[in-house]
Amino acid sequence: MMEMEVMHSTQQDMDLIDILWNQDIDLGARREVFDIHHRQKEHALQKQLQLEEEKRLHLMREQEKALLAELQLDEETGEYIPRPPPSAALQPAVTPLEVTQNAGFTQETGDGMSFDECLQLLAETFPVEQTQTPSVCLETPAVSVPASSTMMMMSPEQPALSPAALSSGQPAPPQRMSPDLEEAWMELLSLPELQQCLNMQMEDTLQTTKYPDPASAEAQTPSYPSYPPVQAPIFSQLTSINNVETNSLNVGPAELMNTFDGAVPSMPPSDAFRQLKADAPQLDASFSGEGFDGVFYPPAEQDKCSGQHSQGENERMCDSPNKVAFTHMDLYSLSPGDSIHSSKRSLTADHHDSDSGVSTSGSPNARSPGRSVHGGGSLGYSDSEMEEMDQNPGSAESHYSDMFSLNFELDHLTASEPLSELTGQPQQQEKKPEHGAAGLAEESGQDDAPFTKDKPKRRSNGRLTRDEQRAKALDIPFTVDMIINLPVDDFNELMSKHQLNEAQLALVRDIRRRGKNKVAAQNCRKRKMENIVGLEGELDSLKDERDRLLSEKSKNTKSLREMKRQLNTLYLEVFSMLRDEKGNSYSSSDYSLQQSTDGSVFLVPRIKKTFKSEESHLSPL
DNA sequence: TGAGCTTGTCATCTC
DNA sequence: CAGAGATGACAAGCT
Repeated sequence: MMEMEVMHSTQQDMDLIDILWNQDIDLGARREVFDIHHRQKEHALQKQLQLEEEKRLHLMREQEKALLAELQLDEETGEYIPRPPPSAALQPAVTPLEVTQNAGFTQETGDGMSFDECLQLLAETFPVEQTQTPSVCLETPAVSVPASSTMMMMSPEQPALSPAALSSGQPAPPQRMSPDLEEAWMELLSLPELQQCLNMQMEDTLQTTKYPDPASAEAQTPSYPSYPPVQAPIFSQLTSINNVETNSLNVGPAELMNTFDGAVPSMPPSDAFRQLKADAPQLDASFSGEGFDGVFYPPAEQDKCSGQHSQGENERMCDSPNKVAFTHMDLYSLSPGDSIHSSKRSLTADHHDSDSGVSTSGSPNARSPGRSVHGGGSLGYSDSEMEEMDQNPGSAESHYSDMFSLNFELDHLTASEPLSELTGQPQQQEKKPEHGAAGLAEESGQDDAPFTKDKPKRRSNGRLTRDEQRAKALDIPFTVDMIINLPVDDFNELMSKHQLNEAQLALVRDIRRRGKNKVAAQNCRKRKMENIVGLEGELDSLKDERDRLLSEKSKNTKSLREMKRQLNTLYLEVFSMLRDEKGNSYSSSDYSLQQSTDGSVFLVPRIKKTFKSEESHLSPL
């Protein structure tokens, strides 16, 4: 009903405007200004445009989502990397490097033949080899497994890679070829087109995978040395590799590792190392040679590895330096500096004691395990004593901790393994690597501390924390990490299995409490920062919204003002055209135009102000 | 040398 | 009620 009325009055409005407009069509006022249908049309058009725009945005968002779905956020680097295939558990993940590499494969080689063309040529030239070595080079690289994946999937018994495999990622041809085959193989390799093609492919591969960014490469493969770039012409490499029947692989591990660098990071460093060794046992010499030892292990570790243990022990103990079996005292020797700078350390320890002025029996020996555990002579340290211990905590280690920061963190991560053996604890920690790792990440590195602002870690990892020093001083037979990160049940079990004196128990509980609280504080701060960031974002969006509304308001005000002005102009013009019977114009001060509810327009005499005011005084509305 | 930032620790509260 | 986590406050160390 109301709508009907509105419609009706609107129609009458328009009629009135039509009349007025027709009366003075050349006044300059455009009819569109009053035409509600026209405005409705405009509105509809605008709406349609908006809809289209929204559709377009939605489509773009969908596409972006689809793209992101194929990518995975690397939480460490913040980069998006291609999501590994569902069978990633069996196959090494495809790294971005490999993606680049594969992308390179599918590219045309530019000034020469494409790789596909090479393959085509091969297929035409050597139809026999096609059947015997079907996988050498005749599949298109587009469907090939990435070179590195192939490498990693190879069993140790598999022969070294053929040149074609090196370049294309295909499995190697049979290692023992028949003379005919070998000849054909050599001929094949000597084909200039193939050389060119392989060289280009190899260069592509090397360019994309050989010289990774040192920082990123190091981050991904902490233990890997950086090899000098391979400068030899690819083809000479290939031909040397081709002498596989002599079983002397001339290509060094450097080339192999560099060539397949892209895949290595996807495998745990030690695994990759073992895999390499298994794949090419003859490479051991290279790996254990000078060039590597200096890079993999500190001299002290080298000595341990090379001098004191049999090969098997070397495998077990030196394969990853962090797995060196240790006693509880060795737990604190995880910092490599300990073995080398022990004299320095003792000096600093002396310094502590002499500085402290507190009687802790004068020498570091006073804190010897025997005494503190059984004698109970060091029952608890006062805070000041603890502070004394804190004052110069292993500055000599910082150099080594810088050098071995990455390995040292790994040391920490695995430190509990041998210890659990030591304590007879079932290997529960192995089942909970995430727990320990997560705790440690937070504990040691503050890796994801939200407000570090890319500053380097100020406390170097090699430096013993206060609690570590205290634990060492009281000869606590567990690592601080264990104390902090073990689940409560395991922790209690561990405590019950060891006869700890009161001071040790108190310290262990304190360490656990402090450690937990430290992590909690870090989480709390992280949350706080995230909240702040979130609120800032919200604030920004609210400000945007406010700005938008303000600008809309001002636009509307402006538009309204303009409409009023036009209406006023129109009104005056219409009014000025009205004439009485005598042809005189009406005075706008005496009359006004008014519209009744039924749409009729009347010329109404104005009520005099005095009268009006009286009236309003008499009967206020 | 002081300001500002980060981090560890303690006390207290809540679950 | 004990224990774990959350959080404010403070202090120390670092830039």
